[in-house]
Amino acid sequence: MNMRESGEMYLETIYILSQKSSAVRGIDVGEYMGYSKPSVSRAIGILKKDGLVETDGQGFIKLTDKGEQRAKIIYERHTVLSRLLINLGVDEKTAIEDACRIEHYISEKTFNAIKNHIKEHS
Amino acid sequence: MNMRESGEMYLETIYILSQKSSAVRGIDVGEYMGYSKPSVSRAIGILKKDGLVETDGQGFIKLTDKGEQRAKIIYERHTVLSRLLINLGVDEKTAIEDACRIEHYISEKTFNAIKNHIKEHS
DNA sequence: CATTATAGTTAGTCTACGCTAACTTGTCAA
DNA sequence: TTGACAAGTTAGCGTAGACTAACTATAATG
Repeated sequence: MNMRESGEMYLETIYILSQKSSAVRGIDVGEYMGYSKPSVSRAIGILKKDGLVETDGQGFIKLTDKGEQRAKIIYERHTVLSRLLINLGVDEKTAIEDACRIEHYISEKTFNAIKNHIKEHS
Repeated sequence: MNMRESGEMYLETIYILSQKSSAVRGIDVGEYMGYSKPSVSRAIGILKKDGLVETDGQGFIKLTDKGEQRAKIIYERHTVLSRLLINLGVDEKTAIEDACRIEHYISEKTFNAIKNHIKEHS
């Protein structure tokens, strides 16, 4: 997939919304992210092309296995990073915001190091 | 300034090269960053317009006070983040690479929390 | 002195990713 | 059954930031 943070954010959002409501529509994604319908439409199209999501005829969006795998990885990064920052004394709101931006840019190695650190320190 | 990571990376590069050689040219910046001459030319133009760098008639690039201030902040983020990651057990090469990407996305609060952590743990 | 190499700039292209305006389509209520 | 709203799509725009090709200007060398 050639979309970077953008595509990952859409994927993560779909994953989060799927946890709550099983029937996720484009409009829900757009509302959650604060983006317009056409932006969502285009992004979903790309995710589809990349085999990360599927839509049934009724417009409901589902992650494929591949997409869910990807989304889980991103989401785990998000939670682990947030926890790291909170451990370091950052307030929760800021920690989550920063984690949201950083999560797309850390390597596997760094992620694992952080995960180990969290395990030892909480 | 409306350039984001991009502009910050150029600024940081100019700062780093200025430490070593006092006479920094566009071509040096391009080589260091792996970018083409026109990309550098354009970026320097924007930094100039924003009052962050100046060029003497001979094409040498100097940071203005404002630019140096900005560059120092970014560079400090870079070093502090690298050290954090190294403290967490990440190898140096990876730590530096990741720091380079993350440095543009952390908030003041997170940065300070990390700085405190470093102080206590090294 | 003419040639070549080096550095910078200009013009124009491409991709990612937002946006609005306007069209389509399906459902639901008067 | 028609009219309106809700959701999705299409067309087209704007900005950021990379690129190549080609020009200019200056310095170095045969």
